[in-house]
Amino acid sequence: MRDIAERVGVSIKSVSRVLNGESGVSAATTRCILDVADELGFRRNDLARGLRQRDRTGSVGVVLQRFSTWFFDNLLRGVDEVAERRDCLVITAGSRDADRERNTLLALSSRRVDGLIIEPLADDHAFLRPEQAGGMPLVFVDRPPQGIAADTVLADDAGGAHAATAALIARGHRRIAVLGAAANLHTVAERVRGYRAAHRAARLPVDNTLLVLGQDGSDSAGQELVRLLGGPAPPSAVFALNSVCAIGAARALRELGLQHRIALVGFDDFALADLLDPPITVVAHEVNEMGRVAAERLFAQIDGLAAAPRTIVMPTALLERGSGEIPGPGLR
Amino acid sequence: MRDIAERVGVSIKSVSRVLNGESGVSAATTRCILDVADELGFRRNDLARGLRQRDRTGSVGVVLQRFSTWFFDNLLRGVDEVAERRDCLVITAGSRDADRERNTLLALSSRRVDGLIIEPLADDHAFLRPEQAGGMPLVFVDRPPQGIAADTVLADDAGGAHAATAALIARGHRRIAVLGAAANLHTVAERVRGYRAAHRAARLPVDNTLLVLGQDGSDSAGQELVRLLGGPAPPSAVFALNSVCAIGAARALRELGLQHRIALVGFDDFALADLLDPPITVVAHEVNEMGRVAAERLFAQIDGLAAAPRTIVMPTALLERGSGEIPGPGLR
DNA sequence: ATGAAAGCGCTAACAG
DNA sequence: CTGTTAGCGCTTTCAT
Repeated sequence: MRDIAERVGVSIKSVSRVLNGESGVSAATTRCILDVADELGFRRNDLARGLRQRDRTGSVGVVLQRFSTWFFDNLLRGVDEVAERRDCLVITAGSRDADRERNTLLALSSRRVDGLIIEPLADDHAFLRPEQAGGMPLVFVDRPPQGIAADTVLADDAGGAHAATAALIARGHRRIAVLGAAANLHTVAERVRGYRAAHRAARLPVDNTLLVLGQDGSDSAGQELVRLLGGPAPPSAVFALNSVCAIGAARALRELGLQHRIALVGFDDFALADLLDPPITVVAHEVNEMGRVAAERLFAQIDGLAAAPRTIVMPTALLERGSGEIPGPGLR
Repeated sequence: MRDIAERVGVSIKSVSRVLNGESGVSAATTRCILDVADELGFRRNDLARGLRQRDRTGSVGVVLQRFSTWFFDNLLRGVDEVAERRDCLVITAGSRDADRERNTLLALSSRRVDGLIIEPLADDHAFLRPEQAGGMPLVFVDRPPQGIAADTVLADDAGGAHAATAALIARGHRRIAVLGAAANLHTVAERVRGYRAAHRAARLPVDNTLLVLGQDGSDSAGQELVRLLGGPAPPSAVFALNSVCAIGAARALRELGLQHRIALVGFDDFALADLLDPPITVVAHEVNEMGRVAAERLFAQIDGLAAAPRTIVMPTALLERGSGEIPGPGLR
């Protein structure tokens, strides 16, 4: 800016005014400044700007475990929609594991984004308390955080799992395998809870050997399913607690040629689920809407309008596509 | 930092030294400073730090048209791998259309990321010349930029398309439809070029009415295919120039019950392509590697080691999975 | 081993 | 309408 000011022969403040669209500069000067700025290829340094402006950077961070899933693309789209209206840049960063999650979160915070939307991965997010105390708006999605109180947007995990399980039971399934990620994850625990509740409601026992948790790849989930199906008392249906496991299960069933014999329901929709053979039945929710809600809560905090932290639960719906409607032994 | 300094009774500079791991502070003071910093929940303000340090922020930006595709997840993984070794934060942002691409790019640049990896979307990236002149390292991926010279990492579009088309021709196909995005995109033009070259090599004519470009959604691509198949001289095979079109084509063929009658080859692999019925044959390349190479060029520029801009072309391979090996009328 | 002063590029708060 | 002064939080430079 100084260069421009010198070149035009005005004060640096006038340049600042023009470049920020403030009023109070004559049309002629404005023109001239704009021209020189353009000629010089000037770009405002938002580091300095942010530093001066009480650390407002006009950007929010979204930290997700992995991109690329249908889930998070939709989530981001929802966030984007809201942010766009406020001319706010949405930057995202990956947090493949708990350690890197912490680094990423602290790095974005140091860089003074105006707020953070987080899919919590670590067991404990107490390390974010100083940020929160320092006024950093925080919204958690998909899973509630531990060690800190903040706005949280969740899906109805238990309810969705209950509905999925009940639908399988109603089709005559009595042995329903469960494939899922680590049991200590909130989503996993809740979905298992829904699964158990549905059994209880139908006065059916749960065989714990059918619960195979701790799977965090499609392949391992598929292998576990193969193992179960080869065992002495195989399941007639599978409930996959996330889309990664659902894909692993679909692939395994296909390889065994059992895709039309063993029922499969997944939690969370995924791309092409409807194009597989059979199309995969899933428990879905409006992920777009989830992103929108999360962003709205975040901006409410940014604007200082937020009351106490709230937890918002999004409803789920069972999308019956085919794989989940294969009848079990009770009805065959 | 001032708070800490006052609290401990040392100068602000000593605090800075400790917090940045510089030497020259006694162990006792160090300890004390660390304790107080922790107690206060201190986080360094990287805005101020970057401002002072010649605008080094320890972060690079990746700007992509959309996340969520298999393609970009893999690309990001490659970038991440390289960046992680340097403790560099990778932040990504979407650029859904040309306008927003420009905004996003300039915003990241203003925020002084140390470099930018860009999937160019606009027709002209001359607007980035001032950034480049100002020393902002730039690497383009997937498509070459117009209006600016910079490192670029591409797939072998023409070669891959040639191979795919030749394979279809070899299976007896004589009318091969093409479904793709806007013709002005470099990738599209190159892939069409490969398609034509393969026909020329086989001394076959190309029916231009079979080329349906400008499709940027699965659904519209699928509808166009339905239209072609219902026409007077339908194609016996489809070459989809990207995965979005391939998915649209697969869905359309499935709806028409023709998925085992009409051959389909896609450019770019996608998740679950191998699980569809039939599994989708694609022209693939090492996207991971592409990300790695792009990141390496970027860091070379950041380190000031880069020579003149280079264009690197990644080889492609035809992954024959089933859908592309359905024979045509010539061999039926 | 420690500190004082200057200043990165910008804007807030006041003058004129 | 325009300019001056101060200072955001940090690091650099130089002194002690």
